[in-house]
Amino acid sequence: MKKREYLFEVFKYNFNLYGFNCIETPSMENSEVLNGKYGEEGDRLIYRILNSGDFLKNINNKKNISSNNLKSEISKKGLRYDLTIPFARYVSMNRDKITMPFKRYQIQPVWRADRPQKGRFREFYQCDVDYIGTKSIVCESEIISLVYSIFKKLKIDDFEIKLNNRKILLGISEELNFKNKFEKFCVLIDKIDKIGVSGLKKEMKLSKFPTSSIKKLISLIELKGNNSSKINYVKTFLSNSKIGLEGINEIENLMKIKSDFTLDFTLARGLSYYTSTIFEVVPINNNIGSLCGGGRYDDLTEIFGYKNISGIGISFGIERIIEILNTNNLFPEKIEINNNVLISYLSNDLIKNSLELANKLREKGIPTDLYSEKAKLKKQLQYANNNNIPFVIIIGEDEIKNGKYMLKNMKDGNQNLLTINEIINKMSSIK
RNA sequence: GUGGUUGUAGUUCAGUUGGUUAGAACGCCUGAUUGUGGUUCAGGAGGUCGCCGGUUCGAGUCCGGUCUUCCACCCCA
Repeated sequence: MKKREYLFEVFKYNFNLYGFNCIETPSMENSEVLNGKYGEEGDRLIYRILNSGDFLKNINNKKNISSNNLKSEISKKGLRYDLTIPFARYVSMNRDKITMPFKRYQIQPVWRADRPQKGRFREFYQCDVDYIGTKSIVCESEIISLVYSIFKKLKIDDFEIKLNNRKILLGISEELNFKNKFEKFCVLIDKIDKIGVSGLKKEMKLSKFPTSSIKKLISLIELKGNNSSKINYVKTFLSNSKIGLEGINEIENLMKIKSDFTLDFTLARGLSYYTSTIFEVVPINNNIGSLCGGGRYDDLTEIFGYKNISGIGISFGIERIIEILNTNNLFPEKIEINNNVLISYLSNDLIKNSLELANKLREKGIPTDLYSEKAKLKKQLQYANNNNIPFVIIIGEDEIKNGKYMLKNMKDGNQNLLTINEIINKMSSIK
């Protein structure tokens, strides 16, 4: 929890730096909003919410209803699957209130009815940043900068930003005569890291791609070299494809202002709504999948009746980033400390005094905890120890009488009698 | 959705071919130390062996069902 909050702080700070504002949308969406947006597999993974009330009342009359129809009959709502579609809905519904181009970030949990496994959860936080209402490649550039800025702050440095353009993929499928298998092609080429070239060959044969095209595709996949040499290669490769050249042109324009990314023509991304630039951030020495990913989508709002609105967004996978930070020991120690000082009192008569003292310290901005029941000093000190509280103030009869309190440093064990003001000064100087 | 895996103390796990009273480590509690923690030492509490049923003189152990955990695939952050 502490760790997640630390991440949120880093994210929010950087989002604000780049001029994004926060919005939130409800956990639940109507089924029509969710269904059909994430591909066939995606539909299966949407959590459905049963209608409230006696939702089976009218079902009895429909004896021949198919299980599929029954499903949509008794469940009209679902839990959100990602943050982008609800955002598109939000933009369409509030188009009178927002000014284009519109920028926002959103940090909320999403749910997927998947079998959990390593790095995959049924509920996880997504952290999305989107631009909407502009086709400018400034967005692409800004988002890449934002990623660097966040990962630098988190001290993660072994990662790579992979970038591609869906139009190039579309051009390839056009050129190699399997445009009708485009979706399948995206899925297959995207997992080439996992299955390798031979696996890809096998799967493509299995899915009946034209044999001649497989060979040509391999040459493209095994392409090495820097970004501009890669660009030159595909430029000739796709010289007959209008859409392909368009994609290349977009990347070239981007490279004029931003170049710290790796072109990777095997990057495809699963979600079907992307139409142009796509990118993913992958850790170099860890195989838990991508840490964040996103891309440009034209007309995502069209399904909600708002046309010709292009948007681009990126989504950070919080849980996976936590894993990376954990395995590399990159969380700062400071986040483990809850309170700077614990007030420990020795008899119930001293509760009132202790509470007063606690509030005085809190007024000065010093995080203060108070042991919530009378207990032996030993126990209270142990509590401070286990909770990483660096200072303890001990209050007994003598202290109250003299107006001086025992301040104990838990690290070196030193302690001395100080007045309230002296304690405040000391604590403030440490912070 | 497909294939596998797991379940025993608060936690992580042992538990032999079915056999008397189910163990360890850590954590927790008490004391050594009436108002001084981390270390040490002595003692103590904690379990319907996931749940239901079956085989057996006898089941944590074998069988069936069910739920759960984790992993891989599909897919994805």
